[in-house]
Amino acid sequence: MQFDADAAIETAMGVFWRNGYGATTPQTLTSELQIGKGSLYNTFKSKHHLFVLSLARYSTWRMGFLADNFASPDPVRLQLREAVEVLTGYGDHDRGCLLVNATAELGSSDQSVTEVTEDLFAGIEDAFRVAIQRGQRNGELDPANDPGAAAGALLTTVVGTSLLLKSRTGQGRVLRTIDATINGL
Amino acid sequence: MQFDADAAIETAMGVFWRNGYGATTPQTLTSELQIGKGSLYNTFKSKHHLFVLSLARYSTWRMGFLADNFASPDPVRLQLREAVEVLTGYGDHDRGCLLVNATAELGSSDQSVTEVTEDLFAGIEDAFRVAIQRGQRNGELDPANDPGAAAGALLTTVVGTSLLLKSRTGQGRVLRTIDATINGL
DNA sequence: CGCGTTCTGTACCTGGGGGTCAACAAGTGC
DNA sequence: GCACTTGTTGACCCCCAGGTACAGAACGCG
Repeated sequence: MQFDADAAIETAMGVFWRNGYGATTPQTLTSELQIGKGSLYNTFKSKHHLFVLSLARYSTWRMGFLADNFASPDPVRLQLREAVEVLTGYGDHDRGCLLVNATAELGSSDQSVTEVTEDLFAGIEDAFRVAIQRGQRNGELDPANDPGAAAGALLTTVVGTSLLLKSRTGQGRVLRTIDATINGL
Repeated sequence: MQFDADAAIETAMGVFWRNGYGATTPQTLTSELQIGKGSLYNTFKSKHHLFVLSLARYSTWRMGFLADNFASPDPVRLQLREAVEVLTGYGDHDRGCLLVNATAELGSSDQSVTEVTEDLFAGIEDAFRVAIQRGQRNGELDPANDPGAAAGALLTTVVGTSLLLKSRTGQGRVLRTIDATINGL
């Protein structure tokens, strides 16, 4: 193996993220990954398989970010706020979240995709829940709220926001929704 | 014009809804719409144009539903609950919302699509806001909440839920999130 | 009923998607 | 340095997506 397969997956992730699955052609991939078609298919079996690998890579990447993020000494609300902003892809806002895009495009028809997405969604929700519980013990958050329900609501908000950012002008309004949700915790 | 173009658009809407844009081929369309390719392209110009027409049709259909729904004598929370359930596509849950799917697939790269989606999203939010305001005047809802912000949050929840339903097992948990959001109003 | 016009159906075309393969280059053991 | 094995490449292939064009059918009109 001469070229760096790991780096290639990472690049592929970016390509799929920008273009989506269907709109990404083998040609795009070979040109962006700087490898020949043969290597592509020898190493990654198929476009679809490379896509799944990219999703998995994205997923672990995001989970790593969450772990770091919630390990910071910041107040919980700030951590949550930061996490949500990053996850929604606020800023480079016409890419959204790769997993959200993948779900919308292939979600209900491709099991190998849903397996990855479900894991990530569950992982995010879990990280939220743990953080919220910690915040409640700290006295930073209102302990009257059910942490599981709150985490679910936050996940839903993240997903919804990530999508609305792709279509909506006036991102400020969308962000206000996030703030309101977090402040209500 | 021999065949019913309007009915054809409606059928096409269903096809795009199920399959997405990219995965819908001219062949699928001719076979489902029961018309020849010539009629297809003579009448609708292109697959893309037909898609936009389908989106528009979906949009007016949904807006019509909302108008009816909020005209009912039911309590506001019930109206909202019903609206959200329908909009998210709960039940036939692996289609989600056509507009959400379209946004995820083409959102940031196709202006004629974003024009339609932004309109619908704004329309939904508006309908929510009006209903919430009415509920507040009625005393059914807590007037301390900002109706605009609440409507935005509800829209975000709808979009997020519509997407999560495509990937997530255990739809019950997702629905709980909706209930919690509405009950908090 | 004949003629034109519109609508329809289908054969056809082009481009590119997704993938394979045989020749070639680049490392590896001796 | 030489055979051998593994990695890489780009030409090649098939098929189908997306669309066009033309021939024929259905309707309108005198």
